[in-house]
Amino acid sequence: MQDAKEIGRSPMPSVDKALRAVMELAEAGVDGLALADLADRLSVNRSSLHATLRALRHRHFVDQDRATGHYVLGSSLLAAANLYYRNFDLRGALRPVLVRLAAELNEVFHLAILDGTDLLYLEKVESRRPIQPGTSIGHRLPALTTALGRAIVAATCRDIEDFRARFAGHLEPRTAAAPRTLDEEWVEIERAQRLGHARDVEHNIEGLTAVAVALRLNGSPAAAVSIVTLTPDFQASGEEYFANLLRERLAASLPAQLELETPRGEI
Amino acid sequence: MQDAKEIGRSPMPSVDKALRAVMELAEAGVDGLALADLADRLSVNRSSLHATLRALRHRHFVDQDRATGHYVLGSSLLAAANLYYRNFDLRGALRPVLVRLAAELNEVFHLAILDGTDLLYLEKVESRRPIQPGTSIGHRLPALTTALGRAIVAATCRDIEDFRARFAGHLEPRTAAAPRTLDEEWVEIERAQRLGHARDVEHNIEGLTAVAVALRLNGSPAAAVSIVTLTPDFQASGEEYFANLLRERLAASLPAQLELETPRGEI
DNA sequence: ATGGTCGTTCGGCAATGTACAACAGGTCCC
DNA sequence: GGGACCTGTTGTACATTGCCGAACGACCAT
Repeated sequence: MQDAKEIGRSPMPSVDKALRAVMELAEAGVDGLALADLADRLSVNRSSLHATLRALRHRHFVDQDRATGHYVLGSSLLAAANLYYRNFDLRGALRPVLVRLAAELNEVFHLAILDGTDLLYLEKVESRRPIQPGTSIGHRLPALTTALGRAIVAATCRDIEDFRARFAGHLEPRTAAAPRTLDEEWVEIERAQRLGHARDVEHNIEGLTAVAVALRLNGSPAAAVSIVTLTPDFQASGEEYFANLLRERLAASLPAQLELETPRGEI
Repeated sequence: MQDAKEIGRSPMPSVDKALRAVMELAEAGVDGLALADLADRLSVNRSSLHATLRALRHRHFVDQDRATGHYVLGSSLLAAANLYYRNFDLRGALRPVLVRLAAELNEVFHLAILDGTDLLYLEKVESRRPIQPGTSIGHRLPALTTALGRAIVAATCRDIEDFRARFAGHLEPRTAAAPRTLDEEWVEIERAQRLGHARDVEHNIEGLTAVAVALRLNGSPAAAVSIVTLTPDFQASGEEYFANLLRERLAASLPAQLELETPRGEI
């Protein structure tokens, strides 16, 4: 029961307000936000937000620009996130590979893991193209209808019953082309099992197509890497081209604990 | 007045408790902590901590391991810290250089900035030696008595009056060898101004010696890079050797906005 | 069974965060 | 120069809220 999505509304308003402030300041980036501006975005009164920010400042979770008075993220966040080792290993291991690939091919690469039914982006390496997917590191998305999610699901789900049990109610199509039922989605998953890579032809963002392969960490499927291209480029070079590219390049420079998921190949 | 260190104790206990929980979980790392264990470390009751953790979980600032029930850091921290751009530029620019240096020389390198009177570590590249300084990225330390701090202070302080005004009451010697008065500390600072690099001979950690040079970002002193060695190795090769090494290697691969602090050389 | 954990839930009291208003310090614009 | 706005910050009552002790169901080890 409580395994359901915990839709219960905010417990502990004061703490929740502090966390929302941190997230909003994160989006604001380097320039930070003025107190009044932040209060507007969170729909809270300035004075109570001021007290909250004082508490955050006390632990250096936010800092205040001496010149402008704007509030910006503090250093404790940097310190805390740096100890988020569980993912950092994966990130550290794959980042050099992805950076090199991105530089050579001028395409966007993603690294993500599955957390429950959510996809969690651990790394994004950008290209120099004008059109970029709106993802960012730490972003959380429903796993289905993305190539990354499909690749991991394909590697972890035995059959359609298993699939239905885990993802019933978790299909949230984001574009017109995306499957609208679990059965349609399963067709993509099963295809990914046979071929050893998953695709997402404008099922996630209009105009963009992605191909992803899953990675096994110490034998069990854990993560996936994807390449994102414009749909016309994808159709010109063909799905096999990108899939082979990913597999070959990754295989050549993968650390010991990691291995590529292999195609099951059965009809 | 309020520019003084805000020693006023914790405002907003509930928020402060949440932040302390996050910091404690950060130290715990991948394995996380059990609720009872965390409650002990924070000296709070389990039930009230449970409510706090629920609020943190709600925004994915912490997650709970399904198997063990242990609490671990969540993904929102990763997302938030990734937007801490102000420092990330420096980090991203210098990390490749430091990694290469560390690989070749098998020593520890640090990158830090000055935040008020505190030193803030932005990067640490480790060596393969058994003895490592206990610093970590995001760590915050009083600036004085470290080579990194001295290098930046030397670049930003004109004279001893300026120095006294900024650092009165902020000298916290951490080893027996460290200066115990501002006058003694100023001797090191002035020396750093003349030579163009700062040293720390067991003023910070027993057995370790560091040499640091300051960097100017768009013309104004902002950061410092240090190399940390065992004191015997330091004495064998000599201070000049390490200082020149740092200067030459950094100068060779510094991005456009950055430049090395130059020795003032007077007297 | 029994004692010992653990994570979690419940309720009553009191501490706490909230909101409205007023304050001090700016900048802008007649 | 002086008003009219901004801003960030500080009081002060009220009632909402988080705190604590105790009890609950699960689990694991005797």
